[in-house]
Amino acid sequence: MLDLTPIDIPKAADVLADVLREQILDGQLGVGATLPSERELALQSGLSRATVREALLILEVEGLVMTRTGRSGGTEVMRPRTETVQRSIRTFIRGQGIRFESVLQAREAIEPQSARLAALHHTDEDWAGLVERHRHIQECIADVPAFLQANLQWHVSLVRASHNELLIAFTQAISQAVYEATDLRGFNSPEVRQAVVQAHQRVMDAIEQRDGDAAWRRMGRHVGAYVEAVDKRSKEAAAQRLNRPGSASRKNFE
Amino acid sequence: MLDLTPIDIPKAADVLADVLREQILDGQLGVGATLPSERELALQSGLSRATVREALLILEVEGLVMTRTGRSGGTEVMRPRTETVQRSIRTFIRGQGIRFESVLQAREAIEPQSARLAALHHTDEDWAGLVERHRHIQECIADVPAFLQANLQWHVSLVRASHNELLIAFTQAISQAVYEATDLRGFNSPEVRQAVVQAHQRVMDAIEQRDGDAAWRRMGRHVGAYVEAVDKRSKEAAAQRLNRPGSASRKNFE
DNA sequence: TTTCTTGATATGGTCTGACCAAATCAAGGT
DNA sequence: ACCTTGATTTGGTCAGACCATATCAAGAAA
Repeated sequence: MLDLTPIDIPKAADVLADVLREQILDGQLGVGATLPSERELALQSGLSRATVREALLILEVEGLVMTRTGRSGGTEVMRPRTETVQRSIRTFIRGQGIRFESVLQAREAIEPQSARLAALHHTDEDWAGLVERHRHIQECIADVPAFLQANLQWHVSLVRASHNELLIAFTQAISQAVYEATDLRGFNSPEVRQAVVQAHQRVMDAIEQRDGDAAWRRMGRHVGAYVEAVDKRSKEAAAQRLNRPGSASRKNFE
Repeated sequence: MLDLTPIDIPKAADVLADVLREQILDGQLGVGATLPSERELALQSGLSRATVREALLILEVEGLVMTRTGRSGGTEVMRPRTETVQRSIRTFIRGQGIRFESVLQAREAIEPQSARLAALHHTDEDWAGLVERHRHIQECIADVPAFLQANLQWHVSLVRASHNELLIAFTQAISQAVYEATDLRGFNSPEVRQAVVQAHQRVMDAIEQRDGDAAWRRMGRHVGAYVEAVDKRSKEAAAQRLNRPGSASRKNFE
C-alpha cells in the first residue's frame, strides 16, 4: 500500500492572491498602478470572475489594493497604511483578551524610544504640532474625558515626530487601546492631571533641546508612573474583591 | 438646491462582516463555536451566498475564523493568532519600504523590555528552552548562516519567556525582518560571533537571577551594539558610494 | 457481533451568466 | 461654451448549478 503524506491542495483564490501580492511587494506593480479589470483578470488567469474577486478581496483586506466602482474605476495598488497594522493589533488585543497590564508593558517599551527619536529627528512642523497639543491638554484640564482624549493626541503627535513608521503604528494601536481601557477615576484628582502636564513639559524641554537621552529617561518615568498607578489601583481592587467573593473578574479587554 | 454631503453606501459583505466580527469579539460567539453554514447564513441574512462568502473571507483574512470543507465542516471561530499580526507587520515593512535602520530602532525599544519581563516572569520550561537555544548557537558558531538562524531563535525564545503576547508578536515580526536583511559579512569574523555569545550569556545570567533591571540593561547594550555596527558599516558603504556614483541605493526592504 | 465497504449527504469551492449600481465619457442640443 | 442625456465600463450582487471533500449510516462480509 502506498504511503502518501496528505497533499495540501491550495485554494485557487489564495494562489492568485499570492502571485499578485508578490508582484506588488516586489515593485513590479507600483503604487497607483491599476490592475486589469476583474473580467480581464479572469480571462488571463483562466479562473472565474468569482475566484478573481476573492483573490482581490484578500489583498484589499491586507491593505495592498483599493477598489473603486464605476467606469475607469478598478483595482488600484496602494501602500499598506499604518491603519491596517493598527486594526490587526487591536483585533489581536481584543480577541486574545490581552490584559491591560500587558498593553502597558508594551507601551513602556515603545514610548521612551519614540521620545528619544523625536528629540533627535523632529522637524519644526512636528514641534509646532506638539506645542499645540500640549496647549490643548491644558485647556481641557478641567474636563476629564476631554483631557484623556487630548492626552492621547499628544502621545500620538510625539511618536509621529520620531519619523519611525513602525513605532508610529505600534503606538497608535496601543495608545488607543490604553485610552479605551483607562479608568476615568484614576484621573479624578486635579493634582494627577497637573502632574501629567508637568511630565509632558519636561519631556518636551528635552525634545526642544534635541537631548535624546533626557527625553528617553523622562518619558520612561512618565509612562512608568502610569504603570505604577494602575498597579496600585488594581491591587486595591484585588483587596476589595477578597471581601466580596464572586464578583471577581480579570481586568482585560474582553 | 439641496446641499447633501456624499452618502457612504457600505457594501453588504462589509456590513455582515462587521456584525459577525462584533459578535465574535464580544464573546457571543466563543472560540470553537461553528457558524451556521453559508447557505443557512444566506437565508437568515437575506443575502446571496456569494455575499455571505465574501463576509466570511474577510473574517478569515483577519484571523478570526477558520473554515473547513466537507460534511460537519463549516466556519469555526478562532482566537486571532500572533501570526496574523506578524503577517500584517511584515507586509507593512515590505510595502512601505521601511528602512533597516527603522526596524532596528523598534527592536532597540522592544527587546530590552522583553528581557526585563523574561527575568521577572520566566518559568522553568522557558529557562530550559533558552539554555537549549544558547547551547545550539554555540554549536553553530562556525557556520555563519546557521549561527544567524540560531541567534534568531534565541531572541524569539527569550521574548516568549516574557509571557507578553504583544511583545512576542512584535518581536517575532521584527526579528524575522532583521534576520532576512542582515548582511552576512557583518558576522564574518569569529570574534564578532563570540562576542554575541558572551552578550547572550550575560543577559541569561541576569534572567536566571531574576534581575529585571540587569537583564534590561544588558539586552539594551547587546542590541545597541548591533545598531552601532550596522551604522558603521552603512557609513563605510556611503563613503564608498562617493567614489562610485550611480550605484547608490537606499538600504531598505523593497 | 464486529469490521469493512459503499453510497448518501452536508459542507465549502468553483463556475457561469445575468442584472444592478456607480462613475465616466461622448455625442448632441441648447 | 456649457449643459443634458444616454452609452459604456467598471465593480457589486444575485441565482443556480456542479465539483471536491469529509462525514455518516446502512448494509455486506468476516
